[in-house]
Amino acid sequence: MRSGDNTKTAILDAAENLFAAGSYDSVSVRDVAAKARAPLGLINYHFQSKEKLFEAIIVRRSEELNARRRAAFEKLNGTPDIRQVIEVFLRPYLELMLKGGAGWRAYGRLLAQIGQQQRWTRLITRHFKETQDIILGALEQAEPRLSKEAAARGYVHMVSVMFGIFVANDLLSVVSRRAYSSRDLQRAYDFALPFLVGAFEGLAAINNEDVNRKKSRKKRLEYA
Amino acid sequence: MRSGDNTKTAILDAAENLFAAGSYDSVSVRDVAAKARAPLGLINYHFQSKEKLFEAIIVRRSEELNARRRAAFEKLNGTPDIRQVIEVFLRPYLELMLKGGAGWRAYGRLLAQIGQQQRWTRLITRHFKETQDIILGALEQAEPRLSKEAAARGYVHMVSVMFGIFVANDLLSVVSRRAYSSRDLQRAYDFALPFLVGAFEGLAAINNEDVNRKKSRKKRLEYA
DNA sequence: GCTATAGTTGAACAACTGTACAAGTCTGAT
DNA sequence: ATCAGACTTGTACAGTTGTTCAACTATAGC
Repeated sequence: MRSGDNTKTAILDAAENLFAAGSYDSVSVRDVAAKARAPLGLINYHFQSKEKLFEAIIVRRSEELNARRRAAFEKLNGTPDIRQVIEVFLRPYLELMLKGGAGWRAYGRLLAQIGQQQRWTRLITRHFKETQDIILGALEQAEPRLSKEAAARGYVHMVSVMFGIFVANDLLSVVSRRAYSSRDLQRAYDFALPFLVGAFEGLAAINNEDVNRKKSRKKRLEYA
Repeated sequence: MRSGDNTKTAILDAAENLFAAGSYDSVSVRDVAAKARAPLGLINYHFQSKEKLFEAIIVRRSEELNARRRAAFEKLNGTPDIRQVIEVFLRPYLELMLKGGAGWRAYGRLLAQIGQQQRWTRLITRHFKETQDIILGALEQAEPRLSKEAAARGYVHMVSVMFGIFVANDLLSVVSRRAYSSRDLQRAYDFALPFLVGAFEGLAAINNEDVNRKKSRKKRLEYA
């Protein structure tokens, strides 16, 4: 008989892996039980329901990820620049996936997988609110030309790009006819960084009056 | 009794809506039948299986989206610049969602929803290969400093950003404490454009030697 | 040893899943 | 009027779903 905490962890690990590979609905509680080599009933004993099991997976590692981002942010001295802010956001996630073992890699892919889905938006934002506040604040500090709106929209785009890197679909491999793979996270990071730095510079250079004149916007949308 | 094509369309419309709101596995064939006010058996009569129904949804509208992107690309004369290439990619999608009625809006959200999922990567790329080739070619033409790799990675990031805009999760609304909403697609476009233009400029400015020296890459990843 | 508590096990439940199919209905051509 | 073919309908099937539960085992405190 395994002690309680051990089986609980085994179930979490198994579920983490399966949910990361498929989707919430494509994985059954029985799949999890089988992978964890635990009888079916144990899952609803330790976690009360499938949904709460899923939440427990997110909660388990989010605190450490947040802590690492906080630490990375506090190591900056003086006013940060845009590149540093982006690094604070991306690096801890990347490093955990690279050095944190298979568990963290599965968790990273899971986050990316569900990050775009409406159903889990509340759950995700609840647990990453701290990160969000740090990054948004730092962005506005680093680049005063960024309006609140531009910073918010830029942050959302950055989240999309990050999830796009870490998600398991490997669109890059298809697009490049197998020349490159998203599996090389290190290299993905090296390209994502200048991409995002340039992106925020592009946002900062917006003439806000321009964006707010609705009629000219309509006009620009027509084909010439 | 409805004529065959009418019910077929009704089923497609219903399924399109439901799949866009949930996920493939969270929607049952019976849900689709109920929404389409059609008896259960009809769905497997007109489409052979749930999976083929799903594919039929993608196929139905992808041709027109591709055609519009092709037309937008052919309207460019002379060597395009980066901004124009991005517009060729984003605008037709946006315009169909804005002016194409509720059906196109559901389809747009559906594409965004499944675009990041491993399971449908093959399906999506099969039907959007033409777009991919046009954009990738045009990117390299517009900005000779872009390496093949940088163009491919940039394209993938751009896809992530686009899906992030059109997906229904409305992270922007949460992030901005309801100040802005992703429902205003027009405005989202106005910010996404400079974001992406800047991003590709950032990619173009990469010193390729720098990226390819692996040791220095490792070093840069450590915290200072 | 005894007992309370936590953990474990396998079976059972009702509801739901995708698919198959026989029987029915409609339409247009002959 | 008949008949072929497409379309519709309701039902049935076998398998899966999340959850419950009574019986069982282990463990720690006294």
